[in-house]
Amino acid sequence: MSGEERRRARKAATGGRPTHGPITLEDVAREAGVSRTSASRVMLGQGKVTDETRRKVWAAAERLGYVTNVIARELASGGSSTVGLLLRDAANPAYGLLFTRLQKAAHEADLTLVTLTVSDDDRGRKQVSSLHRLMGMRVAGLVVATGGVTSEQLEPFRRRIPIIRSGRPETTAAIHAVSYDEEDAARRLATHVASHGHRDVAVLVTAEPVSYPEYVRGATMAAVLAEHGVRVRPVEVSGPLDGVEQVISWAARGEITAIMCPTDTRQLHVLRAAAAAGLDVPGDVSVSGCDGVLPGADLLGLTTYRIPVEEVAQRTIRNIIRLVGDSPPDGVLQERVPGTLVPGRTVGPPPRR
Amino acid sequence: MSGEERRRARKAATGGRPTHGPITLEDVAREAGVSRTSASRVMLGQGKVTDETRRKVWAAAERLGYVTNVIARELASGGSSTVGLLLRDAANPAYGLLFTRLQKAAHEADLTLVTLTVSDDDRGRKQVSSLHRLMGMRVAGLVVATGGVTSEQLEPFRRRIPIIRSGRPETTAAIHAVSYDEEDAARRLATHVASHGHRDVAVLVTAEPVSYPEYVRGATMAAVLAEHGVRVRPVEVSGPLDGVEQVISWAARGEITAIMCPTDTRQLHVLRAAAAAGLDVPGDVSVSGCDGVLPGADLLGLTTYRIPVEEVAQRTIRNIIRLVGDSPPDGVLQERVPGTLVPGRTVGPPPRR
DNA sequence: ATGAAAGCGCTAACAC
DNA sequence: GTGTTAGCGCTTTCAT
Repeated sequence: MSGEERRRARKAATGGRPTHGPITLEDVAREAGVSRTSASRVMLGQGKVTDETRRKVWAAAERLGYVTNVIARELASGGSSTVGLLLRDAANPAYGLLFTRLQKAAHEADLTLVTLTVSDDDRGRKQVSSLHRLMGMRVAGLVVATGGVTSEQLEPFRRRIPIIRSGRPETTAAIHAVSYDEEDAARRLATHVASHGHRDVAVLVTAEPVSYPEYVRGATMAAVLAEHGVRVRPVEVSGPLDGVEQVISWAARGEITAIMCPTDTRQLHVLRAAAAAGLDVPGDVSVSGCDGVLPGADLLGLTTYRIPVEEVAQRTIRNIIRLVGDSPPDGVLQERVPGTLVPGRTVGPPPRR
Repeated sequence: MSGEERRRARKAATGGRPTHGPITLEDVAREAGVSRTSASRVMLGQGKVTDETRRKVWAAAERLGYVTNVIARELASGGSSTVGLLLRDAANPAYGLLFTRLQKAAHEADLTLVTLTVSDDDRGRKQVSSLHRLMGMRVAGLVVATGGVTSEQLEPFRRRIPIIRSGRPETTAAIHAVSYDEEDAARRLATHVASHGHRDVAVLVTAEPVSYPEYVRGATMAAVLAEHGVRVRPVEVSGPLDGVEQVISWAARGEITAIMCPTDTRQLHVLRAAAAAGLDVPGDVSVSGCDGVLPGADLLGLTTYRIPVEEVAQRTIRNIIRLVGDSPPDGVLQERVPGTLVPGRTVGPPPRR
């Protein structure tokens, strides 16, 4: 049975109008008494059409509740205008905010973002399957906001469509990236703590494979502290509560006077543990974090560094638009945006002995 | 020029292998020395194929870096297996968390969620365009987690695909919904405040069109307080800072002894203003909020109500899967999940005069 | 087990 | 301006 025959059958079976199955452009065209092409032109809003035709088609579409089949449209026209967004688990407030801002920026630029998320639990397989799915959707470009996808995994697609990494530095120099200036963050925070006179500081350093940005923060903090002549006690951590007990016990014994965390979330854990141990902050021990996106951070008096989420989001969108556009830039874009130090009540001078 | 001819031309021009344009199944089939059909069967992992054929096809696909064109696949097979998610601006921590949990639950159920977000700024038009886009993608089902799309706008699609609203109550009884039990939240919080002996309480009530759930919370709080014989001062608010100044000045003059907010975000604003006005919480005035999803809420001692985000997310996914499945439930699912009261340090007895 | 042929719903040249 | 025709890349009967 040919398509035409089937359509006729459907029509016949329901007394003059197809009911089941989605309404197609063909249905609209017939209802309006014009050809598919004309109907298509009207829906596309391009090409030459009489006002009369336009009106009839719109009316028919409205009457039938027609919705353009994006799938077919994109297949026929060869390629979508939407950009894919590969996102990390948005439970992390920093990623959640980045997600929001990316959407906002895209929206303002009249760009549609299709988001696929990948959980952390399956590093590798699933992440790649999401990547493949997005590629299979033939998106015009790709924004990658997760560390779960490595540069190598992106490599095969790099020359098919523009890819830009957002919110975290790219380790290879071949892929476009807009990221936070983690080193500036670490440097400013470390200098801030050192300038209060602390000489013995514990630093939570996230294991590199767990989170590269966090690793950079921790490692840089330790290095900068050392530059300032501070004795550093690094603690490698993976899980969210790792190392907390350790640094608190050091603080309780007076072996350190400050604790630096790579994220505010970890800072919160440390503050909780400090309170539980009867330690006053910053009377007995100073604490710092990083990210600065938590609502209420000011009320808690958190000492942190506000990452420039909005700026990174805007630049990401601006760049991906240029990249998918007709006059893409030459080299590889590697932008690094600094944020601002947020001094809080959690850092003070070390206790006198 | 026919498709075959074009392909040949492309091939010829590059010395035996097409370079530009995505690799198609046809390319893989040719490389493997089998028919498109066989290659398709292998990629689909269904139907009868020799191990030998399977091996050859996989090898060819790998070699060429083939990625299935989801667009074409879905067009040909008529329908995707993915579910669309229409999301509200995730800047709101409660929505951000819901988003995460929905993704997590979907992921665990091996369901792919395609997310489109809509900003608040354009109520109506854009929201609907996102809805249409998702419908145009011919998703198998739809999860709506934004109030920006009304029931009327969903109506035309209701019988085309299963639609379920998540995280907020549905106003009409025709659409499936899984939501927080806002009334339970308001009732428990109001009772909690009243039980501390407050007799004059200000309640921030969000305007209904701004946020229906917030409106229900506020209105119910006021009603329950009144049941307890409390004198209520309702303040209608829209923007995030609305009413804050007002209630603080009442508190400063001792006209009220407690302030109830419909969200924790508003609670934070009130706490800030109280601090700025030199008011002690809860010494001079008690404050409560709602949502309980803020990291660090415990450290701030926020009095709030934890909405059951995880539970709602899981139920949403479970239900949408049943609905798109072959044995969908009969009636309209309307589930309402209660959370838990979180007593904090921000609510105490009223000051003595 | 494998292949040939007929579309899925739409767009895009190319006539009329 | 409008219609006709030929596909987009894939799945899917239906033969073989």
